[in-house]
Amino acid sequence: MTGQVRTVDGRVAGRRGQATRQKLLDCLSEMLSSSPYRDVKVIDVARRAGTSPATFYQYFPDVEGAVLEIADQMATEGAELTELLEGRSWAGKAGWQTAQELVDGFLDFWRRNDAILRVVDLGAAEGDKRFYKIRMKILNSVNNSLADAVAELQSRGRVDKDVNPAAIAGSIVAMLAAVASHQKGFQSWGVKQAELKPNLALLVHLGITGRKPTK
Amino acid sequence: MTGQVRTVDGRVAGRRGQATRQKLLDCLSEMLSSSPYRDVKVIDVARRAGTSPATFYQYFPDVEGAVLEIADQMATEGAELTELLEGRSWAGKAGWQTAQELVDGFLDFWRRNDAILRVVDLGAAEGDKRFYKIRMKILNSVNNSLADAVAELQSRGRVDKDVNPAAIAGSIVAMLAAVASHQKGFQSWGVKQAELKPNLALLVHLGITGRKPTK
DNA sequence: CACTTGTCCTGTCATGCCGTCAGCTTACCG
DNA sequence: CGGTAAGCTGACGGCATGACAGGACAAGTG
Repeated sequence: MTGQVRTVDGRVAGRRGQATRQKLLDCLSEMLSSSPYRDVKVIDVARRAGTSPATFYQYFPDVEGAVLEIADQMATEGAELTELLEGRSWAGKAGWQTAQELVDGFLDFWRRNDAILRVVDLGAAEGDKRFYKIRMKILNSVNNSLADAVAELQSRGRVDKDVNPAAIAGSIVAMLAAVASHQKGFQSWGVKQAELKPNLALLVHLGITGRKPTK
Repeated sequence: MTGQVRTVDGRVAGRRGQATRQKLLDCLSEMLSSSPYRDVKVIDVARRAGTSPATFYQYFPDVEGAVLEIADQMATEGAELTELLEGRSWAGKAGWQTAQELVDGFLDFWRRNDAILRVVDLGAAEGDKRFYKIRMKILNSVNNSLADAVAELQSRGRVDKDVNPAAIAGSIVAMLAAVASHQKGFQSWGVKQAELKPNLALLVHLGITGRKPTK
């Protein structure tokens, strides 16, 4: 699928080159975790990677280009989120477990990748199609599964006709993403991590099925 | 409340100075709407305002400082969000209307201020306490009202005991904010503005009361 | 009207990052 | 060992930053 890794000026990257490239990506990742996106400078990334700025520009057009690369790697790993919903049931006790595991997996994924996801979120909100596409790639699997679940319940008359499955699913996914990226924020509202999850799962269950879960 | 407006070097700003200052803020606001936060440069803001970079630095320590100023103004205006919930009922048809009007007002406020809210959201997610505080200022009123509503329903046995009002309210507010800032995103999921609102209102109503609305 | 005072703005400058290029070093291969 | 392509960097013009001193301006005073 992915063609050969190439430098900006068109050369094919060999073992050594790819290693350097990856090191730059790793260092950029670290920098994003420790300092504001706006303040991340090419020179700092290069220094941290023990190389020079010129080398950075050999592999990436700019900081944004490198961020897109990291984000794309993450989005590929994000396929794991699909498994949270594959073949799951939303009925009875199983439904409650599905909701819980979805929340758990989602929050965990977000926490592991929070730095880069922040930037992706910002880029998408600013209207950048490339970031937008990556955000889609991550959320689409979950979103589609949820929309399917709602549509299916709807066809069996368990959910009102005038509900729009895509709108419900999208809103729920947006909620999960937002809560995940402001997890720390809930502490100042006096809500602990452990308390947050079941309440979030409750909201998910309510949203999808329209009913309280049977626990 | 707000003390006298002062320049960075401590002088008190007069009429003319305040006008210039405000013009810089307005221009910065516009720039944030049209180009990525990361790419907003002092020199561009100054040029657009028909003044020089040096003038900018007379009133603000840096771009971030000016953004905080704008955000604070907005947060103050954001007090209007409180009215969306003041004295409203969550019972019966009135409850459905409350939910609808909350969604409507919230999405509208967010759309009017989306550029600056994106930056505030990013700053808060990055852990900057100043941005965090502003985000709180905006969301707190809505959040507290919602939490109160849940707590009240809970005390009357209409909502389960093990629900955490603050967690529910916080999650719903986060959802509203997230959906609002990615409103355009829903279009690529085939969801139109007009369809989005009632579905979002449904989720809000379900979350607060635990029941479907009576329409 | 000239003078004074305090506010307001800008020209200028040192500093530091950006992004590019030519050219040097390193690795691989016949 | 020599050729070739990959890999890296020093150095440079260009631009934004942020600080300062001094000029422009409005308003009040004698």
